[in-house]
Amino acid sequence: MQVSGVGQGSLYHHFPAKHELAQAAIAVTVADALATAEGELTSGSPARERLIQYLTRPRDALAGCRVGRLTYEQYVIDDDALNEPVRQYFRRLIALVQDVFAELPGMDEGGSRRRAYAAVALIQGGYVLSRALDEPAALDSAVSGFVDVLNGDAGLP
Amino acid sequence: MQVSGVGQGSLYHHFPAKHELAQAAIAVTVADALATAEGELTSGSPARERLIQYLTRPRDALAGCRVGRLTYEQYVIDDDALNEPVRQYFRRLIALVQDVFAELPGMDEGGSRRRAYAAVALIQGGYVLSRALDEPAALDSAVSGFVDVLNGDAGLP
DNA sequence: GTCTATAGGGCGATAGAC
DNA sequence: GTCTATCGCCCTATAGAC
Repeated sequence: MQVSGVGQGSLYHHFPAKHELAQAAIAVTVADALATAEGELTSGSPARERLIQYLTRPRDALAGCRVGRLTYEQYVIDDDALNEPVRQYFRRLIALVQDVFAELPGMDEGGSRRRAYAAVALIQGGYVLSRALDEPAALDSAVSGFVDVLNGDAGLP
Repeated sequence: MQVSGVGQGSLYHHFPAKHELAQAAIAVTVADALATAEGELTSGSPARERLIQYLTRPRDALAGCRVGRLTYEQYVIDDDALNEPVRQYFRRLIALVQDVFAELPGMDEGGSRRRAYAAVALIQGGYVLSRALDEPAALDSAVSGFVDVLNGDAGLP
């Protein structure tokens, strides 16, 4: 409404109800986010660089993840039609990340799968930390810590 | 109201407004969560075991983190009195985790700090993934992936 | 396709009896 | 300290003019 400048009543000319508006908004958000991630994760660069690029991409940390935050929205949770695109987004994102990990030498399927879950969770949690601390750099610190251990830079002795 | 069996009107005898009820609820939740984490992270076990125990503690993943989810609640975000305990929770939790990482040999301050952010973010993101996928084991997979790389079990070549 | 006006329901809060 | 009743606001949705 703010961007288009139209009033609240006019919205109902384009969408029959809030539910359909939410569906459209989520579909656009998910498609956009997946396209961005796919671009980074399937570029021609070496697997290692693609992972780092995905993890360290600049993000508006204080805003939170536009998809991940939906998992804490009651309106979305209660509605399968809104829930499903969120599930698909994370399924596909994890699959994309797993495929990159799988390219690394000596990586079995379980290993790449678990690391993909960890990498995607790390980003989501980084958003949460940045918001909780009101500190955009929190996400960056979390990512740096993960990259440190990925680099084998002294994990546990 | 459900647990106590009292009606909505009676609530206002004990709390002047929704704000104070929220404050009390958040204070209890934060204190409880911090006490649990502190118990695990400052026990007598070796640092490595304390970290693993904190990370792998059984969690109700589908319910989400009772503190972390507040970062996506508009009512909390808009209110500094509600926001502050959430910030303190994560500040202290990260400090506790950092202290344990710092015990590991060859770990400088930046390294322990970044790993603490990563570990706490990983748990928060694991909750988000479990909720998004409606799959309690997603959090466990993320934790396992992180522990894999912490163990130096082949990060990046 | 846009607007204004308004209905209907839920929620936060208050009033006052017991 | 609990209850019922009710006010007032916001939000979703509808009606109908232009």
